[in-house]
Amino acid sequence: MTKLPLDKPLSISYNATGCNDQERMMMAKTVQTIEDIARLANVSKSTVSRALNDSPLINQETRERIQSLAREYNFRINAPARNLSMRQSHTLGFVSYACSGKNFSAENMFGLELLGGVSDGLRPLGYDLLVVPVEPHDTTWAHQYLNSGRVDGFVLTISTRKQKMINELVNMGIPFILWGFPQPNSSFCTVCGDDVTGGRIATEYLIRTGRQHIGFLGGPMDEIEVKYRHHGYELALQNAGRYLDPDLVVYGDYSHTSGITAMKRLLEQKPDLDAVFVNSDVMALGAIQYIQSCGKRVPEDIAVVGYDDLLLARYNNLPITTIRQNIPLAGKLLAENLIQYIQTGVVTNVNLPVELVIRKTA
Amino acid sequence: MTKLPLDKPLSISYNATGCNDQERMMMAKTVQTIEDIARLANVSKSTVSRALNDSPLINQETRERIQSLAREYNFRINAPARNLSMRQSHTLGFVSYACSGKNFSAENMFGLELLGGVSDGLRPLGYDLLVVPVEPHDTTWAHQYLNSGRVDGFVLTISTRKQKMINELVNMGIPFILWGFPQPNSSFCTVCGDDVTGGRIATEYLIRTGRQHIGFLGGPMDEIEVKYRHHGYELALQNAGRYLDPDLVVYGDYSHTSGITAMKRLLEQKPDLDAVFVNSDVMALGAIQYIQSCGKRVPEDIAVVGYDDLLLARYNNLPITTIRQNIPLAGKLLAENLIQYIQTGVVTNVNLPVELVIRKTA
DNA sequence: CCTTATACTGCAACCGGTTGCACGCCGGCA
DNA sequence: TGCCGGCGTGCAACCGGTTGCAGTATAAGG
Repeated sequence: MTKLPLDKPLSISYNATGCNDQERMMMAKTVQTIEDIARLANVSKSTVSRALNDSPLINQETRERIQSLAREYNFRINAPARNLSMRQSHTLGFVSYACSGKNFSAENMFGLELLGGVSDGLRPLGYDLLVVPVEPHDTTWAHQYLNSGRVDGFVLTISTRKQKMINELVNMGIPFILWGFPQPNSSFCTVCGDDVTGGRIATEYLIRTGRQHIGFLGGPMDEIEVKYRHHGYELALQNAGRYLDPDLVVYGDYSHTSGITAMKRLLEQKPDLDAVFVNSDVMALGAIQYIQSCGKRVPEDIAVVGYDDLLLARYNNLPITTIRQNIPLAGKLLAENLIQYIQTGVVTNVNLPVELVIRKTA
Repeated sequence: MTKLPLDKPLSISYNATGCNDQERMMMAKTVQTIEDIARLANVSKSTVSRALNDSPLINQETRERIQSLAREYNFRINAPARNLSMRQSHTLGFVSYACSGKNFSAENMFGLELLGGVSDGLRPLGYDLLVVPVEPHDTTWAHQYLNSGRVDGFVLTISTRKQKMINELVNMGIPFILWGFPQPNSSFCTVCGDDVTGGRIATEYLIRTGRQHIGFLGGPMDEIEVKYRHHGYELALQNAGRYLDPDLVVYGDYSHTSGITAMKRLLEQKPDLDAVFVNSDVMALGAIQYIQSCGKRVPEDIAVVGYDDLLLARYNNLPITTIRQNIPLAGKLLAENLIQYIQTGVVTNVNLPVELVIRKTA
């Protein structure tokens, strides 16, 4: 094969490969490697590789010719080969507990929407998302997936971010990003919502709309984000000169059931309650259910503000007034910032603004 | 390096590598390839490869020695290298729509639980699960993921199994498995539930417990599984000598909202309704909510039987009587049978038994 | 004792990319 | 005319596994 003079038009270059349209159709199915493209373009496979990666080393005409050839023949680069060669997988792992019930259920709806958000955020970056099932007390999964070159890093969300596990990951130098708050001592990437503000604006809205006895129905008491939301709740009350009544504060575990039971407790403690700020939409659904089962009306008798703005808050029969967490953006940032960390080592800690979405329950 | 005589005890073989415990600790971090293991074991890397893959070619002692070395040094085989060499990715793709709201929301809870089931089912098989986001009208994703060697095949569930897409996959010869029913003409792998029986036993139970006017609240009218469930419903009624009242039949779209609106329609058409068989737990939740909002009691005034037995049916405040689909088993079979198809070309069509779970709503 | 079968093991090619380095060709300048 | 530098390209090694085939040692059989 002789090399083509570069000053010839592209169409002639094509024909110079010595195959007509029909033959090309036949080959379409067999063009699988950059070497095939190289043969078609009369160049070496290094040139093809560089051209497809937009390397500045390559002459522009050559690059375009090769790229259009690749397009024409529907060439897909071989991921394992590239990953092997480059020693990175271009894949992130989404950590979830192995016994799927814990994660893949309505109780973890926020985590699942976040999964969708991360998946969407990853697409434009050319990365893939792998589901990484983890045994609760196993500590080897990280090395297992990392050292085998299956993923370049991990995304941890609510259900899998126990303190102990995070510390271990940090100690082992595993690249990961966390949905949640950063820690003072150790440095790792995080994305979280502005929970203080969330708690504050929810409560302020209830105050502003004339509610007198505003309850706080929290998530797990030991979670930082819950503490922050509670802090925001107190701030709003204090600013309004209200008394902080401990009987107005109860905690659940984010589940629908706990929304019901916690609401029951709250109403027993404070029968004159006329509003409640609930730490998740799923719990809010439970709370509303309980309130209605008592013969009270939402929002007339008791106003309810949820948290997260899940889709089910929007499409519920009685659409929920709630604090929106920007889940698509959160997913995008989890994806982008983890990849940035992997590539550059830059640690980012993002705090996302939240916003009050007024619907029908308050 | 001289080869070790095989009749020497294992412990000596270890020492023969000429490194003490401390050195071995040091190396622990650098043992990344089978070549490293080969050096340690004084064998060639082919032998290590075969030993780790339990090849019968390898002497049992040698194999055990190598395997324990691998364990000791915490060796993880390099996935890209193996995938490249074997020309398979050992990874399955779970197809979901790209704009995540469509999939990763409570409306698609069954699909999400199935995702968890597939993930769990895949683990013991040594396969990974990749999230494959698909643009609704894109037809190139399959080749994109397959030809790039990122996945060996696909799992399709409810939200992504439009007829057109399936036909295209079949025509292109893409390996996939479907949650749903097989088609008479084309042959591909499927796993589905026994919807006729499901519809029948739900209805029979309502008849047996003395209900007189039993409604059918279906999923989308054009879905085969819905037709089967309706067929089962009719069978039960006919067997009991009941009249088939078309006013007792309404349809929704599996969503919570549609459960509410369809229930409303049903009660308007048949105010004396005293039971309803609903095609999904999520819709059942909506139906129950509407019934209660009318001041009627569940199950005293109106009995409700759901479908799927999602976790939320179990943990709901008023646990739902429902038709259990064995989701963990479904996931396991989707995983196993797709892999079997990929490896052997055997097409399987499984119909899973369903079962009535009696709780509080009927 | 020699032949041949058997049981292991090693060599080397291969999977399909990436990339450091060498090389050829060109124009510009002395 | 000769030398130099830069641009564009190709060669070949490498990433870390798998596997066909050849080779060796040992045992079995004649």
